[in-house]
Amino acid sequence: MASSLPAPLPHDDPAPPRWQQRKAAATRKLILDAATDCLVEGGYARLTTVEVLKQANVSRGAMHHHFTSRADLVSALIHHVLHKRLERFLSDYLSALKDTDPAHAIAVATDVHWQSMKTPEFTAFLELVMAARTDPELSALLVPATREFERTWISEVERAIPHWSGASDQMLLANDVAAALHLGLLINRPFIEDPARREAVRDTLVALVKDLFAQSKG
Amino acid sequence: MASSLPAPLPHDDPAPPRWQQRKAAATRKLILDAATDCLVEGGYARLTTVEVLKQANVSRGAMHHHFTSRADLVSALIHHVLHKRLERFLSDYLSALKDTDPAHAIAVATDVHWQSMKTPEFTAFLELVMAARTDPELSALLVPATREFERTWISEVERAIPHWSGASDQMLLANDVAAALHLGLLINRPFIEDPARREAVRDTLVALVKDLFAQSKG
DNA sequence: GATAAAACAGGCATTGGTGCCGGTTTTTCA
DNA sequence: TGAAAAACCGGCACCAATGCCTGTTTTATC
Repeated sequence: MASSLPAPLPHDDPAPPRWQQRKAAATRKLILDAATDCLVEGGYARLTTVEVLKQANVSRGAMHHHFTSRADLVSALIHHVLHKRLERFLSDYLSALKDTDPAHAIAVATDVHWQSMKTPEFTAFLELVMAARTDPELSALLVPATREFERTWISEVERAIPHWSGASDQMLLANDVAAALHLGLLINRPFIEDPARREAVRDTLVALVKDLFAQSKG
Repeated sequence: MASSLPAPLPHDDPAPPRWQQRKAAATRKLILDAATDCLVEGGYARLTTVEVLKQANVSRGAMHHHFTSRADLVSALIHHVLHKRLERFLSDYLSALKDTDPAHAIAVATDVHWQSMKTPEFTAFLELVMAARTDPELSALLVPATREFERTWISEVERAIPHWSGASDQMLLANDVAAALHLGLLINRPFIEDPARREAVRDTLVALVKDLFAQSKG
């Protein structure tokens, strides 16, 4: 059967220097994306090696070749998920801010932040976070990686919104409040039947962040 | 070996009408408390029948007698955890409000709310909530039970703080915001190294709730 | 074109969780 | 007092997940 990925082409391609490495990287990414899907669909409990290799359509041997143990897979998955999360958020964030009236910038940015918590990456990340509470080894990997992610996050947001310059305390506070409130709202969602109640919470947050911004300028 | 719980005493106790029922209820509670501990210490993944019966020091047969299947145990555990959560919160809430200057009532109430999220009951509840996301059968039990819990919660808080009377929308919003923000803060805790940052978030919430309260009166 | 190494294929033993069963002790009630 | 029922005991069979292992194919290197 023909591989759907890079074809060998031994006679036509003059200089594909490292074909094995590219193939291996592709398989690796395939497995990690499949693992992310497993996390989203079945939670950390159903993140099993068998389930992942079924989802990725690879053999047991391929799995074992790239990730010797389950812990190995999870370790790589942490960085994979955080990388995708940062990449997608910054992309959405910057493109949303690009063509937006500065007067509505805060409302738009807050909404993008909320939307970013409904992505597969974040769902997978949250599963890892919850599992890490009772798994010291996972925690030892996840906590430093996430802190590094947060630092990059903050510095990128600072670059994106120069208006906050000189008031990084206020901006950090606004970020922390938004992150906590959105996360809690996401989890409590099934228990708040009325959508108006959820919107009221988000509106309150926008007003609060606007207030913090005004304080930082006055 | 002597039972550490209710002793038979066939000749001395004139009227213990249903001794079996009391014994059964005690064993049941013992198992459910042990299950709560398992959730706290090992998360939903390690909530296994074997682990629970070890923790409770009961036999396999006793376990099977009271809870035929694991699903049976989880179903009872939901109500057990919600009951304990409501009981403890109301107790702490009312006793804290009793001897408090009304001017600081909101700050105190908010703090009690935050403290209530660090209890074993809430930790266990959160594990159930996260597991329910990818477990439809668990979700079908947990969601209605939690909504009922929320209704009781709200009505009890309304009774406890008559000042909000006539502004139940504002009170509900304040409650929703506090619940979401505290929950998110609890989960994000390991990633916020500086305690001052966490306190700043909580101070912001207190100021916000005070503001909502002022709005409801002006 | 021969050799080494990377990438992959598939199976097997162990472990741990679940469900269920036949037997035993204790309590209740006629 | 004696029989029925409730409460409890401990083990076994099944299944799913993990880790490891021995082959096989494909690519790189000399």
